[in-house]
Amino acid sequence: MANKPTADRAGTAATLQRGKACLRCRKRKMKCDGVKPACQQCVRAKKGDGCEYDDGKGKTRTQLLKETISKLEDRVRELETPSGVPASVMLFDPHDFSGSSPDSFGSPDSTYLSAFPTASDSSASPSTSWSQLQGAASPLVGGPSLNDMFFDERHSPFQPSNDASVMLLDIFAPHARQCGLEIDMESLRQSVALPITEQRHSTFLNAIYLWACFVSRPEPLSQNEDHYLQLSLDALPDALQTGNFIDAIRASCLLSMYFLSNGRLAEGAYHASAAAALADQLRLGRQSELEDVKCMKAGAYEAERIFAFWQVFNLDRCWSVVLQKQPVLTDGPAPRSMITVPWPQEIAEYKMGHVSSSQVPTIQTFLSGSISANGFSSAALRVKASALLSQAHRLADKCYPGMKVSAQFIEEINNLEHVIALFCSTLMPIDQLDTLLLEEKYSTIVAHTLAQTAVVFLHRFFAAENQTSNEKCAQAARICASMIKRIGEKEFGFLDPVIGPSWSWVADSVVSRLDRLEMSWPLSDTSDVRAELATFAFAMSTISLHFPVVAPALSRVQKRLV
Amino acid sequence: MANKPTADRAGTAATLQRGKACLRCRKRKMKCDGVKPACQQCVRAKKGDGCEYDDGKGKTRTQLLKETISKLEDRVRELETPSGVPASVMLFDPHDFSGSSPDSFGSPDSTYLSAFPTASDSSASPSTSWSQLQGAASPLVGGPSLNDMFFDERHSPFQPSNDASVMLLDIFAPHARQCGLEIDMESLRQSVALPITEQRHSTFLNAIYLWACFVSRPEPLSQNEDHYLQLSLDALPDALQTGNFIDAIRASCLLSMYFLSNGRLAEGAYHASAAAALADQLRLGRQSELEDVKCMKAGAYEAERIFAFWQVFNLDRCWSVVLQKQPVLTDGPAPRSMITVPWPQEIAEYKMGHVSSSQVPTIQTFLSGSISANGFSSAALRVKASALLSQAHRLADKCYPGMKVSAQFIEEINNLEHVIALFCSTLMPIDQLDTLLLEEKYSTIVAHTLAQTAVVFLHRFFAAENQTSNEKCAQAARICASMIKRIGEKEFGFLDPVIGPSWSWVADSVVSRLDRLEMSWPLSDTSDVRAELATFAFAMSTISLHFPVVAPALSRVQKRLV
DNA sequence: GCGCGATTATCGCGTCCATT
DNA sequence: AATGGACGCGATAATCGCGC
Ligand SMILES: [Zn+2]
Ligand SMILES: [Zn+2]
Ligand SMILES: [Zn+2]
Ligand SMILES: [Zn+2]
Repeated sequence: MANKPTADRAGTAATLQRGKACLRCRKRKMKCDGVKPACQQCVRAKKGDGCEYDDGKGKTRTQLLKETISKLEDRVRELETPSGVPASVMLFDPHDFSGSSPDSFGSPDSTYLSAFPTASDSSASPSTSWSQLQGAASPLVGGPSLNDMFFDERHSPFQPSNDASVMLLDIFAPHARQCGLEIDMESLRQSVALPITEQRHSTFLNAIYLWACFVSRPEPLSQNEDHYLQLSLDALPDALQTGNFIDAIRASCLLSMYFLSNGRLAEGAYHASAAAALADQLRLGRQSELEDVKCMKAGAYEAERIFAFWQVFNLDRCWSVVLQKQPVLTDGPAPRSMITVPWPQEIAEYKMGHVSSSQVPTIQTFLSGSISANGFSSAALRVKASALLSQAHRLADKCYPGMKVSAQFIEEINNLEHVIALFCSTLMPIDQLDTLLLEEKYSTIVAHTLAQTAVVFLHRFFAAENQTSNEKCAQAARICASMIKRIGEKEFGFLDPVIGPSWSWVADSVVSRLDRLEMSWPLSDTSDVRAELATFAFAMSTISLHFPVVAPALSRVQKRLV
Repeated sequence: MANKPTADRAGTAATLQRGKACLRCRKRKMKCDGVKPACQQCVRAKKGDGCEYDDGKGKTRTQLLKETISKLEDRVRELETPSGVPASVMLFDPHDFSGSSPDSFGSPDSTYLSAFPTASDSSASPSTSWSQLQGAASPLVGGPSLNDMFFDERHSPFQPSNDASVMLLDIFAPHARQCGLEIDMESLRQSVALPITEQRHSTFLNAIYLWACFVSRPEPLSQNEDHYLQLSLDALPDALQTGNFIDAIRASCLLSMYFLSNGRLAEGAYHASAAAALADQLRLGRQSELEDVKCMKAGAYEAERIFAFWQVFNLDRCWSVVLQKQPVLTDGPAPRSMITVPWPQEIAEYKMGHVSSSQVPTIQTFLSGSISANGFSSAALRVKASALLSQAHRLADKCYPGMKVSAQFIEEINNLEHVIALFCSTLMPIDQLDTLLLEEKYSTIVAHTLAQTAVVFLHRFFAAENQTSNEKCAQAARICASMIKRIGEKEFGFLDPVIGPSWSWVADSVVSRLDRLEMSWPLSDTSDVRAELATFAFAMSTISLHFPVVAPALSRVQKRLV
């Protein structure tokens, strides 16, 4: 114990730790006791108010140097910006609403920014204001001159400054989970202070900045979407070439989600499929070899791999349904090609070095109905919902008019339905949603909705003929509608975009039911069904303001409501 | 005493001083004795001439950082100076090995060019000489000096001039089919004279130029590979955004093939999967709605769609086997998601406005063994070979030690084998290959080889136990080997790159057979099997000069040959 | 051999005693 | 107060050792 270099029981401090002596004592080479705000030496010399310590808070020499480099790079970037349009665009003050969106999108309170709508002010969001940022001048230091060009190569033009980066990250943070990005935001936030070469690859960072702009719509900041989109896309080939595969995958996922959410399906499909192929190629779905994660660094990398894999998985499994194509990520049939990577855990667990592992096929075991001891983090639940949705769609896709329904097929459907029910029972019940943290609330809503959509997929083909199936669809729709009523208007923008298509499928089943009702009993009262449909129309229309991808489906539903 | 850092009396070096280990030892993290000019480790590894030490001048990490800082500060000061002396750029270049030209490659006989090796001079290939080409086609061709690298702004818009474009296209033309690009080269050639807006998208054109450079290895022109690669990749997002989907797909395919052929599997997988997803998204696999193709333009567009689809199909089905992943392109199971696009026809037929069509599932019908009246163009035969390979691999992938072999599974294998035999009977027999046009000869060789590889896939799992399977594998290998003997050395560079991996799989089965032979009858004469293996080794080694992707498999085979 | 996490040894540098 | 220089911390280079 007490490997304090010095402290000898009592107060006899022998030698102060490095970096802890005050500036004056350093200069004078005298013993400093390191007391703040003023050390004894300084007090004795009546220079108490001049006793300063350098801000070496936990930073090592090297780290300090690296930070200096980062700042300088920042400064250079700023200066290099050709009498800067693009860089200054992002310095729009979001509180300046003078000329913004004519179509009133709601009251211009700060909820458009990043904080959760009803979040208590405990948020980690920093108090930096835009004007502060604007004024923040880079501390410039003089120094000896060497004129040698730095052979750094690819410093993309118009990267945001460090401060701006942090701000964009802070805007993005509450939306990270929504777009499938499980990541340790805190360390990411700190990493922007590092020199460029030690940061994440720019394709990844710029994809995040893109999302930061995207979620800030219709604030002026969103004008930079195209800019960051361009930067991220441009840097993608470099990431691939230099072997930054994880960053390439995560960036591709973010880009894909962006395209898909905006209804740019071709581009979205393109990048989603590419990301999945890359994940397959890297065998991210297989449990990694290193059984016990010794050093911190390996642990962090392992967590990255796991998160990246499940990010791809969610994207692939959910959106392949939207795009009506087969999922790309391989999971069997050969044992060696099955997904065996462990369920995602909470970020905090990884930080503590806990990585669960087992060699069973993660997804297939879950889909077979086995109960497992792990896999109940919110990220894992989200993954399970994706798996259920995809599986249900796979079964539903086999149905076509005139098919012969085998007993085995019915069996498969029943099994899956059972797994869905089991899964739902592990989610926080809907009437207790508000006891959750907001972030958890949103992801739970998404998980519930996907699960109910899976039920609809399993039954909609039979609903016309089979009363039980019809009732199951109706029940699922009712559950979804009841959740919608629990979502505040400001909260829609925090949901995973895939919930939009999901609602539209459930709504389609409601439309079918309405059709059948009106066909069978033309005079019956359908107002409750119509009300339910209106609920979906409301949800879809609200979310389509954020994620235009649902717009076509929305107009279909609205048309049906006359 | 004697904590002397280094020499302990005699020559027993304990630990070398910092900064004194040679570069290779540092990278390898092994003991270095620091002897100059070459340390023992390097000498032992026969890398004696590569043993370098970093110049004594301090390179201790922190010093490097500080140096970077002062450079940056310098840069800042320079930028801040309003009037600014233009800051003498790079007074010296520490790496300036003036005049380091690439070692002159082998004899500059024009076979490296593109004309078919034994082509009669009737070929369409122009009589351009290399010197002409160098002057016109390649703005960058002279070995790029380091200064060029420094100044290279990511987008040096060095698009080739019209004449250069035509020449690149001419170089490429004889290789088009090899990389899966069925296209009307003639009209493409003429289109470069059109205004840019009416040309094909630059991502596509540059991908072709990339291949032109690639196939011209090791001529100096190939130094531009990176350049065109960059241009093509950079333009890809634009093609997607502006809706030039066909060009985006075809470019992605070419890029993917380029990466894959060069063993850059991750990048190759990325673009292949992306292309397939896009093709799925555009429903290229479905027969288009326009039943009768009225105007010429629509006809050309239809042909483009069809060719693009089959290009993706070949890429997806063949290389997913190489990459050991599931194919991406959807083909069923639901009837509406099956491939129904007609077989590719000869280009001339499309030009004459003949487009066959029918609504049957193209591939699935073929795989079921039905005989069709169309689908015998060389492009269609190539497609069929891909389908067979993929299907065989799908079945083979279900096999794993300890599996239970169902009768149904055997049935599937037998059926597919029957289809393969049927298919082979529609190909020009091997002993008549030389009666074909060279282009046809090459694609027929590829088709035969893929078909035989499919046979190997179907049987290799059972070959150890089952004499018939063993014999089938042997027979397939014999057929492939006999074809190899009919390929002139100069002709290897014109074969579809996938033939490399294909040979390696067949060779693997030969290795297995050899193992079994030597195991069972240690004294038997295996010289004929070894000779066959040597044939594959020769083929693989020859083609690996063009397509490095086979290199790892090659070294495996060579090792077995001792 | 190779790649690389873990371990060992070196040496740059901050602290502060002692002398001027 | 100024400062040479002993002292020793801890960042980092060298190297070990292990699994392929
Ligand atoms: Zn002090
Ligand atoms: Zn002080
Ligand atoms: Zn050495
Ligand atoms: Zn050496």
